[in-house]
Amino acid sequence: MYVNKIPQALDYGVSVTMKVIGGKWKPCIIDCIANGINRPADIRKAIKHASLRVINHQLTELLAYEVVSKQTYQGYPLRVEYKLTTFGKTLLSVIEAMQKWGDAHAEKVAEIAMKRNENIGAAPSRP
Amino acid sequence: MYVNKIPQALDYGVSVTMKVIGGKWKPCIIDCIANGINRPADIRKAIKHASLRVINHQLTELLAYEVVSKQTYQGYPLRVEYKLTTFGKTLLSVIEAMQKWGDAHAEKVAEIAMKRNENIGAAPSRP
DNA sequence: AATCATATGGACAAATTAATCCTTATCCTA
DNA sequence: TAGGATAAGGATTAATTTGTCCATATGATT
Repeated sequence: MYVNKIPQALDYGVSVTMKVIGGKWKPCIIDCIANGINRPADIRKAIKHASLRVINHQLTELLAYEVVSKQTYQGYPLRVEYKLTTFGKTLLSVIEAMQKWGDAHAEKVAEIAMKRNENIGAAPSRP
Repeated sequence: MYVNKIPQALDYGVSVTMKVIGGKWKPCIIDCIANGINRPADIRKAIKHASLRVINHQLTELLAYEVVSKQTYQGYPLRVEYKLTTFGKTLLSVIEAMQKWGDAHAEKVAEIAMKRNENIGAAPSRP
C-alpha cells in the first residue's frame, strides 16, 4: 500500500471528513449504495465514467473506514453486496449539504471554470 | 495555467462543491478569513504548515471563483486584505457541516488510519 | 545604498491520486 | 471443455495537486 511521505492532517475536522469521502468517486459511490445500488457491477453501470477497478479500489477504502459493509453470497452469478453501516449513514447529511450547495451554484461555477479554460465535460452522475 | 486532460465533473453537486473548496488548504483559508484573519502573511502564521506560496496560489483560485474579494491598500507596509464575498459566505454552512462531522469522528478515523499505517501528523489548524 | 516587511508569481520538482492493463478465481451454461 | 458473468487486486503509467526555490516589486528605515 502507498504510504504518505508528508504527514496528514487529522486534527482539523474538515481534513478528517476529506480523508473519508475525499476520493473522486467516493461520494458518488456512497450515493449509489444509499439508493440501493449495492453490487459493484451495478455501481459500475450507474457511474459510467469510472472503471470497475477504480470502483473496487474506492470500495476497499470505504470498507476499511467502515463506511460500508460487505456481504458475500453463495451461488451464481457471484454476488456481493455493499451496504452503508450506521457510521456510513452519518455521512449522508454532510454529502447532502455538499450536494445541495453544488446544485445551487453549479451554473456559476461552471461558467467560471469555462472562462478559465478548464476542461469541463462528462461527470459522475447521481444514481 | 495547468489544463486538465480528463474532463471534469460539474453536473454532480458534490463535484461542483469540491471544485470550489476541494484544495488541501482551501477550507482552512476560508475559515481564517471568516474569522478576520485577512492578510496573506497572517493567514500564513495561522496555518503553520503551508507556505506563503501555497496560500497565495489557493487565494488566487478562491478569488477566481469569487469566494473571496481582494482589497489592496496604499501605504507601508504593503497591505492586502481578502474578505469573503456574499457568495463565499454561503459556503460556511457546508464547511461547518464537514467540520462538525470530522470533529465528531476524528478519533475513530485516526485510529483506522493508524492501523493502516498511514503517516498521521501535523495538520492544518483552525484559526 | 543596503535592508526589511509585505505581496506576487514563474519554473520546476515531489508527492499523491486516478486510471489502465492484465491476471486470477468461482460457478453456471451451452 | 470453452465461454460468459461476476468480483478482486497487482503492477504500472498518467494525471493532478502540492511544495520548493527563487526573482520581482513597493515603500519605509537605517
